[in-house]
This record gives sequence, structure tokens and C-alpha cells, in this order.
Amino acid sequence: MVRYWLMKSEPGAYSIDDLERDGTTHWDGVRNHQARNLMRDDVKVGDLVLFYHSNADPPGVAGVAKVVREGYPDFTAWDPKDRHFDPRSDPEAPTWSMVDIAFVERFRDPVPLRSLKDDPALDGMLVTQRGQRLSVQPVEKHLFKRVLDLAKRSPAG
DNA sequence: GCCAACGTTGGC
DNA sequence: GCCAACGTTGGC
Repeated sequence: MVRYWLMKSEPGAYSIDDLERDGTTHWDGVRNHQARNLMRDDVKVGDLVLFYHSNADPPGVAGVAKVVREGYPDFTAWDPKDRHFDPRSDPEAPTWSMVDIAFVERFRDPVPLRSLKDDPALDGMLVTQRGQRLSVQPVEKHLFKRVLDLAKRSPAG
């Protein structure tokens, strides 16, 4: 069964445009246990992903990706030159996991966080909740579809 | 740049 | 095990 997710990236680090250019990418560098658990255990090939730009102006959902490879060791944890190097991650028992995602679509009009918060149909969506920092979040199907609807709606209304 | 929210670390 | 200090996230 296809599941739905939201993944955050700072566009200065990696944006939906970068993914469109690259086609696929490793979702590396996640160093949070809860997000790691989701990628290791729950994110499956074929799942769909809302690609979210955090620390952007404005922050919001910029497009869609799909999962093309399931959880496997995040090898950047073993690279001393990598920003996310973790000397405690043992190659024999990897601490951190990642998945691969592929480009699906870049919204012509990204859906700002403000619009997500203002939409009563999206009540309860994790990303709209204050203090919610999880960088890989589950998204309920009806919420995922609603975000797509918002993205397709013309800016004029 | 500010700062609230949250996770992690480390002294005790 | 508690909790203060500290670092990071991420909206504004």
C-alpha cells in the first residue's frame, strides 16, 4: 500500500530544482532517531513524498517525489569530511539510514506553509503544528491529496 | 537576526 | 535519574 510522507530540505542545501536536475538523490544527513526509524522501517518503494522547503522564503511544499530505494545505511555518516559525519556510527552496525527518492513534479506555484495553516481541510497536518521539527513526517492520504489540490489551484483563486 | 521549541549531553 | 546547559531547527 502506498504511503505518503513529507520531507524537509533547506533549498540552499538541496532544493526541488536540484532534484529535477539530478533525477534521483540520496536522502542523506538525517541525524534524528525518529526520522531515521521511519526511513529504516516504514518508507517503501513507490511511496510518495511532499518535498518541503524549510528555512525558505516562504517556507512551503515545492513539489512531489517518489521513493525508489528503501532504507539502507547512510554512508555519509562515515565520511569525516561530510557535514553530517558521525564518528559513533559503526559500519558493522550502521546508526543512520536513508532512502533514495526520484523527481516527480515541481509545483509551478509552491504551496506556502501559510496556506497550509489557513486551510481548515488540513487541520492536524503535522507540518503546520508549532514546534514540529521532524524532517521526515508521515502524511495522511487525504491531506496529501489536498495539498496537491492546493498546488493545482490557480493563484487568482 | 531573534527566539521558541525541542533533542542531546554531561555533571551530579 | 534529574536537570541545566548547550546546540539545532526553522518560522518569523
